[in-house]
Amino acid sequence: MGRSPCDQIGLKKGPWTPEEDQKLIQYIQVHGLGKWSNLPKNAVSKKEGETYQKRRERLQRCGKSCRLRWTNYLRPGIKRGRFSIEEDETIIQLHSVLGNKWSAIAARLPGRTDNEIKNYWNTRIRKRLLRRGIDPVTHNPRLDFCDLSSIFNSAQLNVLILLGLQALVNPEFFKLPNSLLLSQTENQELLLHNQNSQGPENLLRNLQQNQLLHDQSISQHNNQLHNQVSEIPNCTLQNVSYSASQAMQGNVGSYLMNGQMFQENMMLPLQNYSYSAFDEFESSMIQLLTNNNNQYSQNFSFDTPLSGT
DNA sequence: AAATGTGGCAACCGCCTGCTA
DNA sequence: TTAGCAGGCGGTTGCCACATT
Repeated sequence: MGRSPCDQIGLKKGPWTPEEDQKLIQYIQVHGLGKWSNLPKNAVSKKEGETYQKRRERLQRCGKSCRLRWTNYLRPGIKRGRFSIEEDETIIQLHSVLGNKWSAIAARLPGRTDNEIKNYWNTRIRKRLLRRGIDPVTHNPRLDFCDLSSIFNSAQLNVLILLGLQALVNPEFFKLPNSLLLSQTENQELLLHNQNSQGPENLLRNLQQNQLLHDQSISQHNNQLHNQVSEIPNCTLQNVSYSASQAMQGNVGSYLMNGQMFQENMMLPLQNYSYSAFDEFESSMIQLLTNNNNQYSQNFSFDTPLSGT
């Protein structure tokens, strides 16, 4: 592997000084953008009162570093500060379609740079989605905790039998998560198809349409959910004392699965962007389970079971 | 008050692509 | 046709500020 352009002897690395910023801005004002590799040897300070020797001082940065500094920090129109809720939602939606195409996402957010969006994603959104049990790569509920019907049918585990609750639950009930996931995936595929056939300029409109379809789908599922829940004694949505939003804020509970203790908020895989009914239902189930198994409600960590059996 | 941990962010690295001679 | 180069991009690093112990 050859030497990187920024490894050349004499070129500076690290944080930019105001003086360097000024040299870069002045150069671009005079010469315009482009020709980044020529920039360092041509960019000099023109501040009043400087000595000739000082003016001869070159911008000791490689062109690549100059381009990055300009596009990410000095370029006019850059919006700094906190991301708005609208921007936040747009990033999530665009990411669900485009993936880690930060420059493409940035093109849809005026004033935001790809680097800024990438940082925001990695430090904030990604963690938030993980906390909600959503895979930040696929934007789907984490499958390892989604397939409740397989849990229900599992020969290894039957937590409901353990708790004596099997008679309380309609097996169909556990199929809802997967059907919901399926509808979401179908909508996403439809969106991708439309995007490919119509071009990126329709992306946002498609996203809005997709959201509408998605909301309708969720509404249908929620209605089914309410009907099914109403058949379960002591497990109505109205009786939920545990708030899903509390889980989002870190007030997590725990539940027993296959003889192992898991953190509760990972049992909210269906919480996507508007699945409030599922949040509450799943939390209510967890509440029910943990209430019946207080002896297991101890400290826990997640991703790896707490206590092997 | 000092040590340690954590989060946020600017900047760098290395790979890829497209242009041009 | 192809090799070299510049620019673009996503992933990663390292520094700094703040929080916690």
